[in-house]
Amino acid sequence: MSARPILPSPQAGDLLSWYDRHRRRLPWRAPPGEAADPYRVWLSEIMLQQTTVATVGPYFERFITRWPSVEALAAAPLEDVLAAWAGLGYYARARNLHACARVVAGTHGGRFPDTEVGLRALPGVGPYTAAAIAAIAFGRPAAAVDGNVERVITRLHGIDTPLPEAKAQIRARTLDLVPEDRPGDFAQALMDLGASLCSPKRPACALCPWRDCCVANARGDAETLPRRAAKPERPTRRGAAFWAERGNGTVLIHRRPPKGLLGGMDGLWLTPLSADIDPAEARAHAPFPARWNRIAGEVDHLFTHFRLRLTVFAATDVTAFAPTGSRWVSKAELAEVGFPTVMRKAAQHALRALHGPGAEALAAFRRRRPTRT
DNA sequence: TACACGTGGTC
DNA sequence: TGACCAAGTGT
Repeated sequence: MSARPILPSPQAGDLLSWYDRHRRRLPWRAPPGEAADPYRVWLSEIMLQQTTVATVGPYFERFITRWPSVEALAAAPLEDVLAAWAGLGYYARARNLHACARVVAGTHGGRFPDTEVGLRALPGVGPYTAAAIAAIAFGRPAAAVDGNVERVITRLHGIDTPLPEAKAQIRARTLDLVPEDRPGDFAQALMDLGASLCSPKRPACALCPWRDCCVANARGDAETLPRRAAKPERPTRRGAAFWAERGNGTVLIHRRPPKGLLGGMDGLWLTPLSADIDPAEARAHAPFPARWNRIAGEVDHLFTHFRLRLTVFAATDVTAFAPTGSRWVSKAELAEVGFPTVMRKAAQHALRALHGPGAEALAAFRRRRPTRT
């Protein structure tokens, strides 16, 4: 062990002063000094789980415009909420969001619980989100530890223990720092610091309000923290998707079962997904007998835990009835149907093959790009 | 504890 | 192209 210089202790006030000068202006944040709206804080926190600020922005605006209150959201049909969520990913969040809105509107009189423990009991609200809402919306001195905070705190204290083992230590160290006043600003300041200066790669330590008390900065190894356990490799699964059109131009849409992968979402009819599937044999899993033509090429999509390679089959002038859970939808209505991204890719693949790159229906599957901030 | 669960941007 | 990672939760 080499001797290290003794560093001063980090002070919340130094971070808060930095935050007062550099805070990000985000649609869900209250102006300085004003009280935050718990509904907006909650909605944004759920959307921001594992999702970037730039991606969330347009979704947040659409949700707030369409459902301005938790009561309005609770009154909406689940399928409308899922369709509005389409493209954001982790669809269990949308199902839990809806369930949570119904609990808050139904049994809490439309008011969110104002403590960490109370919030933690809501569907879709885990330890991070409960702490974030408690601090930001209700001024509770809670430690909201997300990926940003894990990075800031492991660097600040030079924690070499890999994640997730280090989580308890990080949480304790964070709680030590939370100030009695402005705990909500402190939580957001920590996240802003992690999102800007204390970035995963090439952190801007020279500009950091905590540069003089940061162990990793003193050592010069900030970029190597936090350490993480090695990730398991991602297997490849295969399957087939079926695109069917009737003579009147309607297409077959299938609603997936309520739980599991893409639960409750609309999309193309899929075979079961497995490690290896014979494309010829895939026809046996078609929604109904028809002249299924295999479209050249494959659709490649990366999920968190596996890679999916989809073969797409198409049939036109179909006369079959829609199976249970499926329905025929006009191409005009397709724009209203929310497809997860992998389904969007499969639909585009079929439409381009059948009708060329200028196919009008392709517009329904063009990604709604977030505007860069 | 470990794994299921989406997507897009960046390097 | 691939690896990483982003305001995590539920089981």
